[in-house]
Amino acid sequence: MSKQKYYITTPIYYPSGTFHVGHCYCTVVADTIARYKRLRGYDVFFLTGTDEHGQKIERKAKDNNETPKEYVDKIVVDTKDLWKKLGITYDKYIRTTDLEHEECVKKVFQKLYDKGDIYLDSYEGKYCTPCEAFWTETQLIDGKCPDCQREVELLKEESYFFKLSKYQEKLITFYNEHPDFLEPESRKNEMIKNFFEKGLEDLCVSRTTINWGIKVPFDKKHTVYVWLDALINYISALGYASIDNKNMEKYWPADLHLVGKEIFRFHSIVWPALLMALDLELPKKIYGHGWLIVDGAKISKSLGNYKDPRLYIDQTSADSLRHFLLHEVTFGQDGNFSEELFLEKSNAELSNDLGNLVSRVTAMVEKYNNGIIVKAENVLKEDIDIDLRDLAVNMIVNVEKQMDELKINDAISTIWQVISKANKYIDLSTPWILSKENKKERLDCVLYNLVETIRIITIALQMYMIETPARIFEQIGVEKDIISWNSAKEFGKLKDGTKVKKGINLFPRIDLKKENIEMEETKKQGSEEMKNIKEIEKTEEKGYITIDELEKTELKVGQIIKVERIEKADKLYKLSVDIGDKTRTIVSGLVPYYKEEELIGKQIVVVVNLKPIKLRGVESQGMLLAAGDSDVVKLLTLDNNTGDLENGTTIH
RNA sequence: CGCGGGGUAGAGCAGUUGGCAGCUCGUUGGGCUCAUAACCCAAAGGUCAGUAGUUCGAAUCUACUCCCCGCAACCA
Repeated sequence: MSKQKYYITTPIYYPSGTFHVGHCYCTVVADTIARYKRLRGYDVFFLTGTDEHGQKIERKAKDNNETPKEYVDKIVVDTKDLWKKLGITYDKYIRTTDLEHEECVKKVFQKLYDKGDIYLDSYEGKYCTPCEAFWTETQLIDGKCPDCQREVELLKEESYFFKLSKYQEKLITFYNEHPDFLEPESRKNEMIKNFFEKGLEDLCVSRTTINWGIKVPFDKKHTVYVWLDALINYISALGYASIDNKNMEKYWPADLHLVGKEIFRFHSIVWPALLMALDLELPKKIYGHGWLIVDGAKISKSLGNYKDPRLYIDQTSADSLRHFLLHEVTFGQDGNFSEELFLEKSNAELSNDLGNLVSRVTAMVEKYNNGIIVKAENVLKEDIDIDLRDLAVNMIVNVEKQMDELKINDAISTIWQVISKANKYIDLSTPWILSKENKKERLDCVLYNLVETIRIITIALQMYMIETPARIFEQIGVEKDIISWNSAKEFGKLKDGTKVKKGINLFPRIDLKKENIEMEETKKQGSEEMKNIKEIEKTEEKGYITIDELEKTELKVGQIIKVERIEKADKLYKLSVDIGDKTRTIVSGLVPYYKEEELIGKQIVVVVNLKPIKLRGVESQGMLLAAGDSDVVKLLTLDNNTGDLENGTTIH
């Protein structure tokens, strides 16, 4: 009898910087599903990796005076270390720079070209030469490059295209026939509304402007578009189109592609279409999970609102972090993450509920019975015994059901119900009184039921915890023969005479007050560092200008005397600014960052000789100087607005 | 009217097919002493954003309105 197979993947992550808890989240979820399936007896293949080509990497490497390969090699080593610390049990780590992968991509490209699904055409768009990037009309800001604010030019580029449009009808049919293919439902709706109602356009799958990537086999001046390159990893990892393709035969189609919501689109449209073009079976399910939100904002480098996840692990344990990510975040939706929340939850659920349960039970067995479990003929004498048994035995069945529906947080809640019940059972059965009154038979029975319940709980914990289960098994002295998944479906397997030995605390409590102070400090330091780094990056990127060029800009002190909102514009204010001799109207996108009353009266820096431009029908005669990016924007103001300088004073 | 998600107790959230509004933390009071100042019990706290409608019955279905957050082809 061969085992049933299960093939699960994470996205291959883009190594343009260090990884954060968001990456951990996705990977931990995948690892948990993989562990769970293995416990259920599946032959699991779990794939993760890194997507190492593309312009951004090329540029980053250049900044570091490295070749792209050197640059990504270092990050890969670091990533593997992180996954090791988190206990990620991947079966293969794929890199898009692997030779086998590159060969596979070339073969796929060739195959699709031969078939006529890839064709040569030209791509026309607005191109920013310094940034080497094409932008769509909607991305441009005031008709200029959103990255560097420079002029863009209309450019025609020769490109290969994939006939995505050809598969539109087939895809719709497939979605309809396989309602479980895309999950959660909400994202599926978003996708279909956004794309299919407009109609699919063919996808540009090569670039001549990018070097760091896989070359088109029959046209070397073209580089394969990174998305096509990346998606193929799911089959190249199994040896598709290579001599050794036994894994492909064994594991394909994938049972679950786990992806973030931001790349759901590529996985739900382009990937299935590619597979159709290759005459391959489609995956069973693609799941778009949510994001972790920190203090109401998404995790971003410019905000500096994240730390190396290893710091959290060092502070507590890998199991603590895994527990938080899996239990606290509703799978599929966005979830909150903060250090405070994390430590609070760890204390409440791991230290107080689980750790303390094991601690008090093992302590009692040692204290009242010299560490020996005595199993009576019938251990279920009272209603509370039966209640406990029922809950424990049903737990594993419910966990199975919830895990199969990918309701991981529900499954963990189910386990916690039993932990709570066991804590309550102690209070109801009062072993300390039984001991005092010498009711040995009843005491043996109670202790047996408790340790047996812990055994069952611990078996369930194995699906997502990496170190704790073994530590508990050791303390309660159970042998290997009664820790299998199925053995948790039966109550009473714990043997008479089992030796229990209280160990050190499983999850020591964290002193939140103390941690809070340190947290504030590291937060401050973190944002300071981020600021400095950002400053340095900015000056480096833009290079030097001469004094003459600087003099071209005429700067003056101005004071905001009137603020109005502009109709139908989300971000724009119409400002009246006093620049001494006259008042200028300036339109500025400050709505997300400043309230109207905060702006009134401020003395600010104005570029007075900027060519006027119409924004939403209002002419803007100048520009305010402000610092920041899309996340934070601060106006440059004069010290405390003391009014020492008159409006209209020249700045130099 | 670009698309999508959300608005439920002080905070963070859950509420498949419409049937007395729940969970965790926090707060207040009590119990216990086996345990990691942990555990157990109880109480307070909500016009389920708003308005109108369908229904015997709506947090749940329909329509409209208000507010928040993402996305718009690089981001876990």
